[in-house]
Amino acid sequence: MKVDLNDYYYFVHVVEKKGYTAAARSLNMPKSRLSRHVSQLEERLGIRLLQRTSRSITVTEEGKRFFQHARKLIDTMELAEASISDYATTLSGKVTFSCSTGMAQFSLINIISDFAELHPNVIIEQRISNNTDDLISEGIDFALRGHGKELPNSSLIRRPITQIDWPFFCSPDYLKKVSQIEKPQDLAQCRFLKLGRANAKETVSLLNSEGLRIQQQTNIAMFTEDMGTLKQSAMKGLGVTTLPEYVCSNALQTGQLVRILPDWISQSANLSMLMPSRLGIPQHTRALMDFILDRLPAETIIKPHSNNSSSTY
Amino acid sequence: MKVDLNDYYYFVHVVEKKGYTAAARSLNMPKSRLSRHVSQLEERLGIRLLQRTSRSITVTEEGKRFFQHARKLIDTMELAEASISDYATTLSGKVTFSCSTGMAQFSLINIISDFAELHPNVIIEQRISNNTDDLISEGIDFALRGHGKELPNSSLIRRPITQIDWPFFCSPDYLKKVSQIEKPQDLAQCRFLKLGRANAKETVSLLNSEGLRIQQQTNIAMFTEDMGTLKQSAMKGLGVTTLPEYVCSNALQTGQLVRILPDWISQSANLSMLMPSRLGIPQHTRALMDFILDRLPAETIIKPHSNNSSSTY
DNA sequence: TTGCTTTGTTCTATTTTTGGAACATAAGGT
DNA sequence: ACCTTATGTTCCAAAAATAGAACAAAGCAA
Repeated sequence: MKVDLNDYYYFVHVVEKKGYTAAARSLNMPKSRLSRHVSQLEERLGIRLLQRTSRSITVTEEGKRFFQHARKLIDTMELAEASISDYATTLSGKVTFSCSTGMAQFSLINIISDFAELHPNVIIEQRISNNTDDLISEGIDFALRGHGKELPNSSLIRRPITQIDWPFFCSPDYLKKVSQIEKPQDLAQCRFLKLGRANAKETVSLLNSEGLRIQQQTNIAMFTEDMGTLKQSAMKGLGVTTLPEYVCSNALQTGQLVRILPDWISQSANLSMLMPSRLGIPQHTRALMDFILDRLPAETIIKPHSNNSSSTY
Repeated sequence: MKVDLNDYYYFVHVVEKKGYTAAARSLNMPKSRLSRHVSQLEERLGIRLLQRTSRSITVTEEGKRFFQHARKLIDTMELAEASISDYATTLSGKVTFSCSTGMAQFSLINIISDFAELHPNVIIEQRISNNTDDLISEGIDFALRGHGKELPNSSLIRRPITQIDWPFFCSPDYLKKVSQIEKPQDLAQCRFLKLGRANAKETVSLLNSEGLRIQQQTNIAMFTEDMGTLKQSAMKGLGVTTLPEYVCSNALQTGQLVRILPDWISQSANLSMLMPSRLGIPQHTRALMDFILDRLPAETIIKPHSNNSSSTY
């Protein structure tokens, strides 16, 4: 059968909008076309990308793998189109933003470098910080922050981006060593690798799909503020950890990490863009903000743990 | 107008095959379709991608810029398709190859990392060397080499990949400083930055589109075996240099370097893949070789100096 | 359970795209 | 200068894709 590159476009939109109807609306086209194209793509590849009920869709494992490539393809297209329009070269100025080390390492790399390629006259200053209070000082134009429920500092405008689950991971070797981890109680016999600074209580928090939250006793073997170190340590079989899914997705695929306790996550964080004001933002700053808002959901959309219900947005 | 991603596919093929007829043959489709799709793409983007005579095509400057993105898009597609077929995960083993520092830095990076992503069980050993005689020793499976006319060591099988021109470059600042560089004789008053080791004669070789070769006296200010250093030095305005076009294409776009003496190049090198034998090559080694052969021409195809006529292949 | 709403799929008249041949133009050989 | 050959473009009957409505299935509320 013949390859049709437009199928990639349709598939990406259906996944990102989480359904044919929503995708059709946003693309301004009949959903029958989307349906036919995705079916055709599946038939050509010989695999199922979406699992359909007559009421909703879920992305299969193969579908998630394919989506990551397909989204990259769409990114490339958008870069190509933008590089043609003179819009690209006209923007100039300096923009400063702040994000966590984890975001910088695992989800912003390609986004920022693509933007820099597209707008060679815009100078980007990226500050790495986990503090939530230094935003407006220091001349930061906007910040990206993950946070549990609500942010304390409400003088800032908050624009929600996406929700990110933190599943539990360990290496296949470690899983073999501790025989089995099936219930939260099994964590008691594990070494736990925890993000953040050392604190008194040696417990880990768990949340299941019904919204039930429990605390489980464990032995914390390591504290670090760097997600990369945590991931690396888990891959070496030093113990169990919990991290944003997008940080570990590549290690999951290569089999260096496995997800344990699939019904549980440690938290579901909200990722937001914070800014001092919605008004008076220079064009080049807004361009970077829009670029990030457009791209970031795709980098974090791979969420095997479908979370409980509707947040406010 | 509506975006059609297949237009990218068609455009890339027309550029790479250097014509509608050849592209149509290789894609097994009527050339009328290619013609119509490329026209449609141009109309939608509002720019001319190809300059046509009724006998041949040349890629415009905008076309070259667009091509680089478009080719990346096709690469992504091929990765996506390959990641689905189980072919990807079945290959395993170790493959060792050799290339120059310049190739590694400027044209192989993405190709090798893409291959590694696609075949996680294949271990790649990349040796950096500019010597041409250490190939079969040391357990090297194949090598990539640029060379002037013919290679001396004929015990190796040679597979030509592409031809690479070496234009002359300097920074805009430096060009302003030395007033004007219009004829080869103007190089006499320039500082020249030369690749390779120091040798006695301070001359530079030039070749024009009619095949005329001349030697020009100059002042050599620097010798280095590293292309990156040479490029960096030229960008800082230390003088004039000559390098493969693909090494400098990004600096040309950002305006950090400009091409001088547009009718002249210093040489036109042949890039070849060398191997001890064509038989008995393991599957995973052949896979990497094919992958490189498929991708490399696109990385080096951007040749503003259209060279004289037909080589043997 | 029943009725209502929302979702994905299927159907078909209409619109769009396509293939293959005819065409126009320019390079290369004699 | 002439003829041959090869290239990109245009034309139109035939094939394919599409829009919009009808359809079937499943969640939701009473």
